[in-house]
Amino acid sequence: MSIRNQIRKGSTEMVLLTLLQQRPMYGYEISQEMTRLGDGYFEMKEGLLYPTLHRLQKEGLLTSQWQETENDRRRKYYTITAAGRERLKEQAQEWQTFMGKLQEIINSA
Amino acid sequence: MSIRNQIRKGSTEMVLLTLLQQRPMYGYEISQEMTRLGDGYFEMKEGLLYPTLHRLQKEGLLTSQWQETENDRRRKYYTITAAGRERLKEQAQEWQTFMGKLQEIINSA
DNA sequence: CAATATACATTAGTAAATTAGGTATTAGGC
DNA sequence: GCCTAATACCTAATTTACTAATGTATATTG
Repeated sequence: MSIRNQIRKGSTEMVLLTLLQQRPMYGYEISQEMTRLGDGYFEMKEGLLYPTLHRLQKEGLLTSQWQETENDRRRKYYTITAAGRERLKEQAQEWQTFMGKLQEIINSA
Repeated sequence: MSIRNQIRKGSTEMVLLTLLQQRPMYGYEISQEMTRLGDGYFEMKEGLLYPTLHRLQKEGLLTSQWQETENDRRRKYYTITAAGRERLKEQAQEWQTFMGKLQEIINSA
């Protein structure tokens, strides 16, 4: 596995929740947004994205609503819940601390 | 899995190489040092530590030497190689970029 | 009308990590 | 002297997260 892929591991949940905190989005949109935002650092394959969305919904951190567009495309929009926001707060806090520690270690070298 | 454990994933290789860049160390020592350094953020179970050390050695990033202590304990010291330092440079660079991107995303929320 | 993009999803396989053991010696408390 | 904890190495079985490879269906563009 590439260094970049290895590094990205474990960040999926937080990045997903952060995006959905800004506004409800549908899967395909999220996938595009992830790629755009992080210059490829957060690119998420569909085989990971959809199962993760389903898991987060099952955990009560997201809800979903089907919507039809004017041109007959069906989209499943995901909305973050109160529990989701709570989880995001935790995640962001933990990431902050972790990154601080890692920075210390990198600098010490 | 706890948030902390999830976050830590993928950082093992870089943290290991960073420690060994400072000085040669043996497995048990590394394990202690990891726990001490990161307030638990970098705690590495033995089932991960030893296989990883062996893998890195196989990849030519580390070498190892057995040593006997005065009180008859055998220790296997690991030393980083030139290739290991190269890899570490890459890893640290990638982590820096990744953390920058992640910080942007967190701040944007 | 063919190729590409949009939009959902699943399955099979891989890699990294945890859990749970195992061996052997030394140090410290009772 | 004996028991527990610490030191020091290690492996095997399982779980989890991820990638790679597909599959279905419709819309858009050249």
